[in-house]
Amino acid sequence: MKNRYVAEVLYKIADILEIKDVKFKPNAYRRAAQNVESLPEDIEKLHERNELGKIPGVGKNIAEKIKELLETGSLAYYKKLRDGIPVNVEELSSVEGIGPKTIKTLYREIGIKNLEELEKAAREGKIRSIKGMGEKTERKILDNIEFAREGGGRWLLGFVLSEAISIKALLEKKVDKISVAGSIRRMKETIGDVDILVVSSRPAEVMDFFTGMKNVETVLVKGETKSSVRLEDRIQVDLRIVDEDSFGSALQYFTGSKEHNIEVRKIAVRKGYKLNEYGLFDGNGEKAAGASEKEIYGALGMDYIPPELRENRGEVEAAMNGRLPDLIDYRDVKGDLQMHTTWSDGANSTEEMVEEARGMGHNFIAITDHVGTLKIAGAMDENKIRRQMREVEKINEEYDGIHVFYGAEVNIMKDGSLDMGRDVLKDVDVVVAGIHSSFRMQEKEMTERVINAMENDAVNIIAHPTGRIIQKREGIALNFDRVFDVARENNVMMEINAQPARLDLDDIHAKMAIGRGVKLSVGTDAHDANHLHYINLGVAVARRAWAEKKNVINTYSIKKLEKLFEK
DNA sequence: GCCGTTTTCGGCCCGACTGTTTTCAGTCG
Repeated sequence: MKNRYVAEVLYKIADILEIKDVKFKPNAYRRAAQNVESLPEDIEKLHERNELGKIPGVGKNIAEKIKELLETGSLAYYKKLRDGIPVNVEELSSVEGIGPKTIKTLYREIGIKNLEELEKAAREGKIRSIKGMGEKTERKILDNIEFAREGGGRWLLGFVLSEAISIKALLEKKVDKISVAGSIRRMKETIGDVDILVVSSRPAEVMDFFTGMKNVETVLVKGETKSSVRLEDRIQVDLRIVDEDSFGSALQYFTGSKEHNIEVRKIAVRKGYKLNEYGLFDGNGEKAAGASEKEIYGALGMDYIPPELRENRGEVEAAMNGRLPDLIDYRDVKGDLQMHTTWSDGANSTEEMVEEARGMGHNFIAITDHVGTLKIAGAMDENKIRRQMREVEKINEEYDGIHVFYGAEVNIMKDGSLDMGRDVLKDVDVVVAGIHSSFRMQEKEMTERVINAMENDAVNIIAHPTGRIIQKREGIALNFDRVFDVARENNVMMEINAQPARLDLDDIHAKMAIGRGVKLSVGTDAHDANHLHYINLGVAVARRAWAEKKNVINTYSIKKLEKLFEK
């Protein structure tokens, strides 16, 4: 699948055009790139059907370019642009405060082409010699290069969420109203910074308190309505103060995404309004809405759009036509379908997992310890499996209010066979199969491998289907259309693994799976009782994939699941 | 380069903060 690759080339073209000061084209390329990136199917399929032009934002010219890119593997137009500006735009613009205009100036004035040269020039005091730049700019560049090197500035949602909640608790007493906004509210898999929105009658005091919190390392910006700080653990937190009657419009605005907001504002303009963070205003400058998000979407003729959908992936149009999905709710999930205990590589006993899950209100869980050959993960042999089965039977007799499915996580070998025999697996309630090695096979081979596993009638769920680790490991190469078709035909579920660094399937692939009639299974893959609380991260992915209750088997009754797992 | 409930040309989201400027350009979200 080349969606991601095509989108990247389009984004890079946009960057170079922007440096060349070309008007409007950069945005056209970005819009096209964004829509390619979030396409619910393989772009090569669209190309085969000659339907590239049907992608929003892709007209005749960009369609031609995508065609060339897919057919020849390169794009003459992009090559020519890149050769004209021999500058590593991506690298340079990763430094906060460096945008296209600055990159152009730096190149024109002192020939800077990459991060290394920028750092050298800043250290040697050459930046300040450029008109419009001074000592402060130079200092800031050096600081931000260091920051960019340290971690790229994006954090896993699973880790930032708790930080955001504790800051919110700290501020809560000082303000009249508060909400977390930004990508955290949209439950995006990685978070650039924490956005917090408050209403307060004493803004100056709140700003002083915020910038003076004891875990603040640096105050980046401090103003009357907006302040930004970097915490000791390097996470950036932005705080905005707004008026009560603008809280809804501000929340809408600061929740984003940027692309969603642009789309919504275009609708506003078309209907004769102006939308900004202070409210929705009509042609006479009269405020038409602002106190709540519902009010604003309503005034624009849209259904309320849940934050997780606000990515400009068709939600604005759907909201206009009353065709938004009836999203699965966090409370609809009644159980967790992947976890480990001390029987393999988990930290807690089966009882401890059951008790934690029951405390969370789960009706069922599946214990899915490793079995087979994966010795590094404590995989069990048949003998041990039989003993654990008896333990689970006993637990089911002892515990009320929760049912434990006896599961197993088997390994999918290079040829797609499983590392545990059918005579054992037939006695296991739910079999979760995953790839744990040989991640780098070619797409065709890899697709056959996964399909082989799914055609094994012991298999119920494919665990972490792409094997990606966010910011560390690319997912495996798969023909997703084929994989999802075979999954549906064989009644195999695709997992949304809720580990913070996995979230696999991701939102885009999960949406694709739903589109092809595949059911999803959320599993925390908990190796510790505390990990069971990651379940909401998985549900968030499902929501971002437009999933309804019926698409996610964790919402099913125990009876219905038993039947589903029997095949 | 794309697009259309001001359609085939003329538009293309909007405001705060910073650093460098004497009135604004650039960046960010």
